[in-house]
Amino acid sequence: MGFTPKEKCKKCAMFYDTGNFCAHLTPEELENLSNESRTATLKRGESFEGEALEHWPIVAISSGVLSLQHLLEDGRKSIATFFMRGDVIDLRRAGQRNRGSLIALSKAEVCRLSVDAFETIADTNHSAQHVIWDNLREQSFLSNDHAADLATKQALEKLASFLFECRYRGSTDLPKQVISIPIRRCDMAEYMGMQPETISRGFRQLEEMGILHMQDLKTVVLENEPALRRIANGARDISHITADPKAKIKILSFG
Amino acid sequence: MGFTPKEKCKKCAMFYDTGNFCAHLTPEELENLSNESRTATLKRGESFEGEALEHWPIVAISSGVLSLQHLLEDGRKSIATFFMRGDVIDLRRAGQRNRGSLIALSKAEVCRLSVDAFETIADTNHSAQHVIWDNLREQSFLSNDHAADLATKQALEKLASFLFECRYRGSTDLPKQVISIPIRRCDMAEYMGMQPETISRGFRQLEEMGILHMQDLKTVVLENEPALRRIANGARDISHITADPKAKIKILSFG
DNA sequence: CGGCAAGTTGAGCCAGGTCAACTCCGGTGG
DNA sequence: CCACCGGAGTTGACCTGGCTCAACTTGCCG
Repeated sequence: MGFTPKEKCKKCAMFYDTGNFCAHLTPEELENLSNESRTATLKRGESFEGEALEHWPIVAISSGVLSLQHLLEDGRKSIATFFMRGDVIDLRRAGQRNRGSLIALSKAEVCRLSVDAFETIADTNHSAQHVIWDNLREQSFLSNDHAADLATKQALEKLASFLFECRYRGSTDLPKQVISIPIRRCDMAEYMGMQPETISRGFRQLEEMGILHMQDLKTVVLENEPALRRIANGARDISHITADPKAKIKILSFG
Repeated sequence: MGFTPKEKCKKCAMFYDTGNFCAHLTPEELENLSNESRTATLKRGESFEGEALEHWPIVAISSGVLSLQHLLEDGRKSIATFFMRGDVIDLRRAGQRNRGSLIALSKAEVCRLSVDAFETIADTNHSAQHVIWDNLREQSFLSNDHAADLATKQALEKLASFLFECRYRGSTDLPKQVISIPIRRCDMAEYMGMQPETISRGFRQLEEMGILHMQDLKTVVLENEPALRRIANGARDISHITADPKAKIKILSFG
């Protein structure tokens, strides 16, 4: 924290990614916000909870993945939603009704924003206000989509939807048929209300269908995107996709 | 629509309920917003979709229940979230990625707000801005809670959570142990990702356990709220609540 | 390169989905 | 006022997708 605001902020995606909140601030606003705020680096598993969260309820993500987790009495856990670079998490008033805790799913760099400075900006800087507003609305849409997925879809369909969500939210500098999965299998399971075993079986099935290929645990290469889309959309008659004979020869794909 | 703005608005919960958006406007703001906006009365099943929604993406609810529904290719339907009196639904940019359609679940009175007038107010009236901001954040929390419920909970637990959600969101002028269910069984099913049959069985089970009593299809009388709470929170060892005494010996599980 | 957590695979089982028959209730018309 | 109708809700019997448990393999980090 020995940096001047400028240094500390210039390294942060919230500032240098056009379209993110801090990029829309005037130098004075940025300086003020920066002085009043606290950066932090989280390791997987570290969390903001309780009092710390009440005092710093607004968190901007520069890199990594954070999750909002709910815990049941008997230990069942679920990831209600996750946040990535550029998201501004605003949990003001969330404490009142046990809205879960904020837990890092990977190494993450965040900035805990000063509520006062943030409010001042929201009241005066219309362009920044719109960025934050759009982000919050987008989060809300994503949560709704996710709820709808959880409510109706079967395992394979949820998996397919999740892959599209990863592509939609992930960085755009990947080839179009490559999807990077930012979280672990067990986190995917908790996010989608499934077991890790089911996730694993699902990926295998999609590979056997020739729809995709796992380069490694975090990297999916799409081989038949329309088919995956149809599965995600809940088309039930996907039997004709199965057992594509040439799917067996796909060991080539490493070449 | 032959009313002056004042008449039209004075009847509306968005205006006369303290804490709602329109109650925070200056007379001029209200007049301008009112003139540019359109009230409507919806019957169950009626919807805002497509172009109508793109042109009027902001809807304030005066009474009744609206839902955001998603449809899968094979006809499966789900209710991602629902909105009630006082909610301001802001679906700007939702059209881009098929975020579902807005469908009334009951007779509903709404006001489609002018985007321009709304924006102007959001930019200048801080108090109104905070109301709307809080409402959106609350919607987001509710969606997250709901997603977490769908992900981990079993049928009975989801049902219990839903009842608490109804009480939390419903009007406060009911006796504390009475919960009014604002939607139908089949809508509950679509909201919670279950079948109507399962909902029905769940209610029966809760009645048999002596936890609640259905006065009629829309009215629940709580008889053992702590037990319902425990179920909603996912306590698995609820067998001791059951009527039949032989269930008591389950304490074994603690070793 | 050893140790451990993460992920995968297989076998069996159960909560809740599915299907079909039935009841209940509100509205409508004679 | 009642008989009728259709949709909503309920009940029962059966079936299956995905959970569970346990054994195994893989991959990561020091």
